[in-house]
Amino acid sequence: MAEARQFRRTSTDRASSAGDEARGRILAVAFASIAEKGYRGTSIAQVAAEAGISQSGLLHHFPTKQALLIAVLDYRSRLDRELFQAGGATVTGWAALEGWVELARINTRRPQMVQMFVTLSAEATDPDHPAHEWLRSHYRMVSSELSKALAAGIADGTVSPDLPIDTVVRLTVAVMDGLQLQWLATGGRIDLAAEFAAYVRQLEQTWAITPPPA
Amino acid sequence: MAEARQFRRTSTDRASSAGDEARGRILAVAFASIAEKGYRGTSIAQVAAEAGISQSGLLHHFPTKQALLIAVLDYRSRLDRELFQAGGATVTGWAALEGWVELARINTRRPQMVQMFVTLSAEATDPDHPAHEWLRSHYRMVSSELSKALAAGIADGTVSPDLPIDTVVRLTVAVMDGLQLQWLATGGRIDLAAEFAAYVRQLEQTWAITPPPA
DNA sequence: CCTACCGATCGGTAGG
DNA sequence: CCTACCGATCGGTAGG
Repeated sequence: MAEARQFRRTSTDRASSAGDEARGRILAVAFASIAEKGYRGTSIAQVAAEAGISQSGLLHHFPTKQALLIAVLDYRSRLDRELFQAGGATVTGWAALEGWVELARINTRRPQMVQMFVTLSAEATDPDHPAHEWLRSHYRMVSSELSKALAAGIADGTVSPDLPIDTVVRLTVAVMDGLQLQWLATGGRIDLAAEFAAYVRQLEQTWAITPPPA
Repeated sequence: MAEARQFRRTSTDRASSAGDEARGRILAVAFASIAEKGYRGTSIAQVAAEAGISQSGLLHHFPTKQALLIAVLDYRSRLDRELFQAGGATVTGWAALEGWVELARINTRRPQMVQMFVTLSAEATDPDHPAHEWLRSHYRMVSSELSKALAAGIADGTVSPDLPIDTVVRLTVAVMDGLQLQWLATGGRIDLAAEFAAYVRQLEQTWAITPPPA
């Protein structure tokens, strides 16, 4: 009896890490499916099959399809945070846009991440979409960060005070999203980072303040 | 027998115009559904129900779901052509971008058209999507038109010969697509036409050549 | 244009 | 009362 209990406990412990592994596999497959076919085009039955688990097994880890979506979005956010908190402190002015150029470069090496964002963004413009609020808060976060960086650039005298911050922020986000769409649609035949860098260069030509030579 | 045939023919003739009317209703409903839920999220059964026709009735007019999609895309192209061939001749230089600003203004009054384009664009980045080729050729058409207009502007001396045509074309398309996405995601809380006009103004500040005063 | 269907699949839940 | 699932099946809908 004691032995049986012990065995059971050991079995549970093993199953626990096996469960974590299964969760990871499910997340990876769901991520790929949402990237390719969107949330609406994703079926939990197919995700389960590809992850090598039964449908009921999947629903044990993620009780609803929507819970799976949210887990995928959290996973994406975690990856992005790991990528950017390496930089640490808040960047100011043009350094922020250089960071965006770097992001474009990184994204070139992870088309699935780009695909997932583009597909989900379009779907989630619908206010009834389960990721609608996520999309809006994502825009707000990204925008306010760039906003602050540009304002700091004006404060430290490297950015012209005439720069219309809100409009430039919206245009910059638009350029990034639009270029990603073209990059995907053309199967990578445009240079995402180079095109975005060209946009940034044009911004700098118009709004940068170069300190007078000493 | 002759009478039956005659009746049948008359009935067919009547059905023909009724059929055209049904086609129109189906197209309108399919357009709205694809705009809201994409092609993959659209069910022909639901389109049929909303159009007040049976599923088999719909499949009489459009034999496959894909045929319905193509009809909707053709319908969209027809609307756009009607809108722009009013202008007639090819526009040169900055006039082309003013045309794009006007298009943004028009699109503000037809959010469904914008929604349909954004949703379908994201879906159709997938090379296996039935609208993939349509999307690519749409980009090619729009790009080559703007390309030609900018080249003409350089030729007639109103646009700087240093303007990198290909990059500016890609950025301009990106700005329009990206702004449409934001416009939808925010439920119209940004001014699509004004933001795009701000982008065009910045382009002009950088690349316009003003003739010397006489 | 209709009724009457097809094989397959949807998201989700049952008991074990 | 827990975990990590299982095979089977619910009512309903998909495109054709």
